[in-house]
Amino acid sequence: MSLNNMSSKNNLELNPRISVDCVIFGFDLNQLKVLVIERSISDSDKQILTLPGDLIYEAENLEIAADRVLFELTGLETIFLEQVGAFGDTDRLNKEADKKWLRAVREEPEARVITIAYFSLVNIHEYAPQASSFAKSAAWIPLNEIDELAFDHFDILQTALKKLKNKIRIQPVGFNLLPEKFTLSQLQKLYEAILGRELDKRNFRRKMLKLQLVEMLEERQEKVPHKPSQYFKFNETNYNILIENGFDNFGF
Amino acid sequence: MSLNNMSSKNNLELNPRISVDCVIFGFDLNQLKVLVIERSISDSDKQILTLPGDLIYEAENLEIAADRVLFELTGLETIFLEQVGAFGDTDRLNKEADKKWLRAVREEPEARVITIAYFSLVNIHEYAPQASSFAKSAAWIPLNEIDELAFDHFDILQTALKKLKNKIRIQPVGFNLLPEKFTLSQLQKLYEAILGRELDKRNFRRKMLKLQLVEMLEERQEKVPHKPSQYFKFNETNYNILIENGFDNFGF
DNA sequence: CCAAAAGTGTTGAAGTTACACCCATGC
DNA sequence: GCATGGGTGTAACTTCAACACTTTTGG
Repeated sequence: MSLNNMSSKNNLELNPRISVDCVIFGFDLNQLKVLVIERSISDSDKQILTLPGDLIYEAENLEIAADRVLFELTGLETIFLEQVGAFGDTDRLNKEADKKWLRAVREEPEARVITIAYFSLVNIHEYAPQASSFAKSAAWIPLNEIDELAFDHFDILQTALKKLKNKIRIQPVGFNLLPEKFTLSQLQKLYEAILGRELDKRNFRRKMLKLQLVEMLEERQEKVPHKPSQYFKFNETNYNILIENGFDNFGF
Repeated sequence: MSLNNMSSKNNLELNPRISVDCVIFGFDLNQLKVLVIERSISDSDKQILTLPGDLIYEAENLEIAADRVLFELTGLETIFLEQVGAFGDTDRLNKEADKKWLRAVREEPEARVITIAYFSLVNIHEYAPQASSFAKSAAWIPLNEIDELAFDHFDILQTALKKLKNKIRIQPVGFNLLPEKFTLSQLQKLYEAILGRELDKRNFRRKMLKLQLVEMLEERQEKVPHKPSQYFKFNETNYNILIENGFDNFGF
């Protein structure tokens, strides 16, 4: 492919004004985590975490770009992504440490860049992120341990989290976050982690079973030092129906 | 101001890759309408409608740009805008009629442009849109009469409408759409227009009154050929509380 | 036998749906 | 007096929140 070929030029040329950033939530059956990467520049700098993200290519759709960037930076693949929104304040790249980093890696470090953020939910055990490209390392960090990120990424993370909280109220989102078989307690912990508050065990189980979102398996936990829990799996048919229609529990 | 002055240069220079588009919903006490403009080029072309929108300036925040563009194209001012999202498919400007128009008005007509859409709700009687700039005319068109728009604007409209439907379930949005005093039947019609289905009169009134979102005024309708209706106004205090917290009527 | 989490029902309160008739006014 | 939309109550049903004890297993 030649750089002078028009179409491949477009495919190979970065758009210096538009980036994508990904907020990837994972759940380790205990707490919510977020996939972040460490910027790799000189070791002397304080390492600051960022969301996986980068400039898009000229001829690349946004969702495709988000998929690609996520893969390049972390090795994660084929993940459902939902748009969080566009972040375009003129001062979003103005922190001194961020500018320094941009000068080191970008061809147009002073350019105004608008970023489109996406979020996704993944089963933390099926996806082992690994460092690549200019990411020094990619890692799952517990959500509540993050209090600072580069650029406006902390803001993006908060917005994505708000979207997730709203979404869980009306759609069965959480299922992408869990392994194929899981216990109802694990499912409950997930909901509690997302909503940020405790739920009543009996009420939660009743509701989940009534929605027919889960099906009991034959299998039970083994070698646990307490009464072993039933495993469940998702009922895909009902899951898809509910994804489509939402829980629709509103008062009109 | 000189074009060679760096900061004013940035303020005067268009960003050829980013635009904003506005979905402005209005309500005439009967049906939902959308503010659209007619593209003004040669009269021989079939007139196709677009959402108010244009390129942003380099040093302009997105929300500010949306405010500005809306004002320039329609004369509407100081409107609350909420982001719908970014629309960036590479083929979004590829329709032949759209390309022709872009060649006529844009400095870089072939550029790939990503647009950030915003939506708002306005009181149709307080805002009289007027043509200006390169908008031949601005007009309120009933939502259900729109089946085609330029670019990907129809898609943007549908997405904005979906957001509005979701929002009305958990927040008292509709109030921006109504005049200061209104009857409960008018409020109900508004909800029906947004939700796209009929609601029970008694249940609706009960619910609204219980939420304490509205307050009865002394005034009643006059000169109507039926029992005159009470006027109500919004209770701003409770309105703001509900905007903040949402109705929170979900089952967990 | 002890620690740990699993699992299970009921009750009272609140909210939701469905439904039909009289009222006040203009013409 | 008639056409029009305004305004009102109740009963059956569903959903929700709160709450405590027994079971099964590993060690």
